[in-house]
Amino acid sequence: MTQPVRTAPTLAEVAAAAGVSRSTASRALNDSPRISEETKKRVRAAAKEVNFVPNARGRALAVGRTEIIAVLVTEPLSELFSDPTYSEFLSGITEELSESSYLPVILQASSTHERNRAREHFERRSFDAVIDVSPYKGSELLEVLRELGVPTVLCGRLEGHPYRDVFSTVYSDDEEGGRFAALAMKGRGRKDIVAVLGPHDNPAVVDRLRGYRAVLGEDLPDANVIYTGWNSGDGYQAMHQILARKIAFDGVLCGSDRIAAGVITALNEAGLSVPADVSVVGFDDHEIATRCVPALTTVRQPLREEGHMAANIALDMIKGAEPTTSVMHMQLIQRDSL
Amino acid sequence: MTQPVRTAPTLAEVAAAAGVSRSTASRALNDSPRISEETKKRVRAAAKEVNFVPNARGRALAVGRTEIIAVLVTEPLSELFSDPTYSEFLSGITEELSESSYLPVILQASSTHERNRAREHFERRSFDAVIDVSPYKGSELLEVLRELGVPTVLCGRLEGHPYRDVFSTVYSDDEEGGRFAALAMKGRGRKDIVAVLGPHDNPAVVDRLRGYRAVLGEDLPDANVIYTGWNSGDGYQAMHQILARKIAFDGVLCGSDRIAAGVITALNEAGLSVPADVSVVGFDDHEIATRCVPALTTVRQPLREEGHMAANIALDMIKGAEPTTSVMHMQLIQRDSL
DNA sequence: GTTAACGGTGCAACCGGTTGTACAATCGCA
DNA sequence: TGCGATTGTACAACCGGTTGCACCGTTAAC
Repeated sequence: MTQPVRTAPTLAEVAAAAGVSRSTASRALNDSPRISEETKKRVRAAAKEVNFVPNARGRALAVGRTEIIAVLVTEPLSELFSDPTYSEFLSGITEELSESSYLPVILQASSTHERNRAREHFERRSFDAVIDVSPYKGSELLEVLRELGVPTVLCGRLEGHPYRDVFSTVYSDDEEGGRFAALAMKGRGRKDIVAVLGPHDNPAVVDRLRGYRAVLGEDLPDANVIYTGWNSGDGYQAMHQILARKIAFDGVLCGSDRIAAGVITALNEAGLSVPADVSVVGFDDHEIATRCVPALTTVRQPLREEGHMAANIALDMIKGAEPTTSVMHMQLIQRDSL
Repeated sequence: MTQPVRTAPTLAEVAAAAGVSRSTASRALNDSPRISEETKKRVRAAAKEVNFVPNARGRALAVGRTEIIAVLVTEPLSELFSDPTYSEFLSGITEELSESSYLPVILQASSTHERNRAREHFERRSFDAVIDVSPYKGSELLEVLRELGVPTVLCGRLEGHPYRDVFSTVYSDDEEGGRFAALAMKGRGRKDIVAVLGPHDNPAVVDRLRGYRAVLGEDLPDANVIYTGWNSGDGYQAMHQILARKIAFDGVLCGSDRIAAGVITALNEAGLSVPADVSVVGFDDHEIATRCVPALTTVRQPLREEGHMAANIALDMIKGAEPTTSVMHMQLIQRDSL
């Protein structure tokens, strides 16, 4: 066990150890072409010797960047992450940023208190950019970010939002995803469809349903749409309720793969075979989709790629790029449940 | 709509506008007793005029603090927040910090990539303190934090961990909570108990089970312990499985209130009355507990207070306080399901 | 042999705040 | 009137890095 080091080594110490000036030490560590190979080697050795890591505070002041990007969450975290696919989105962000020296941190701002603190730190320029995971039109924070000119990426479609010229936007086309799933059902000849969706106030759920409806029309009656949570238990429970109603149906569109997993369990317990009696289509292409029996036909939402995209746009905007909007496309993954 | 401001006003501008020096302006804004009331008024007016907010980078360098506290999450966020009570813990942290000027940010470090980035920013001293929400013994990050001497608070009991003298610890006594729930069952005369718990690898689950066992012994046989998720759907599904087994039982200990809600639904559907036929005890004192019919008897885990405590300890440690360990106590909330 | 070109290094300024200390102005009191 | 005490302000150094520019010593070219 080494002794705890309380005072971090400074650049001056490295420079002294290497017998050069601070500026030379700095340039050597930043691999400037103006420094000779030999000197660089000496400085690097000295830096390693004393375990030198450039202090974020000094560096931030000098270069005008903190190298921290805030991932802003304006709804309760538990709500956001009850849909486990979100962590894939986050992974996408992290993956992309890990190539750079930027660090993403999650900033929860669901209460007024939290929003005020967040606002304050935005004004202080504690973060180089903001990725808003759940933007909604009325957020005062967006207004603040706009005024401050902080590079901002919105993840999610904002109906005709007034920030198009200041903020970037990334979203995947949920309506298209809904159409894909519904078209698959239709192509299979299914006529009496049931939908087991996530929470009814979730924008993605609304858009997907619109997609279903655009294709299926009367084949998906209002009474057959059930809103629930995102988990397999929720799907299981919902399907039990549907079976209790004794209605005729030959296809189930699910709001998530986990819901679909629960649905399949319930169907099997009721003696119904998938896909012989009933077709099931999931959403997300979650890991669980391949483990279902039968393997789940599902719609892949490119969450990870969305994260990559959001991170890249943020980096570009930090470098001064103009705001952009990009739409990610859904993809039907054909497996055996249809 | 005001024009976006791209260049933040600096202290020098405020000073110029108020006709004083930078130092006087700084002291006036920080309410130093050495500045006259009249001057303070003038400087504050000037600051408001140009919309001045002290730049975090400059300030951090001068005062040696970033005023950002990292909430470190070393497991996937979705896993952590599938238990929605965790957001209450986070709220506790935020609430407490909102009195100060500190901002909590969540740092996900579940992948190696993420851990490396986190490590780097710890070394750079990007954060004044770290609150580790899910510490586990082997984490290299803890070792790094120890070496760096970064004030760190661990949330959760770490079996005989070697960091007692460097890190603070806050945890609530899950075993005690288990005993409380089990004692209530016993006091009601229940003899054949079933437990529907959260994931089997969750330390809290393990501790609670130990508490159950300490009180109930043979009244809670191994075969009657079911591990599942935290949600009502999970509880519902688990109870279905138990009912299918046709075993005799008169009490159900649940790992969360949401599980309990699902359990009660399933019991009712099976024609069993709560609490006449079966007693049910939850865990968490989640909002849902009061909405159950009958209202749920449960064990309250002081998560919000735990958050307060963790935040306070972090602030104290930043000021130089020694590490401490504090154990929060569970509380049985008597309602009607027992 | 003088000078231009050039590679390598250091000085000093700068980023935007905070803070120790010196100094000027005002006041009270002898 | 003269002195010290008190108050309010400004100068300058500092936090820990980065970077423009001047300077030095070589070497090559004339």
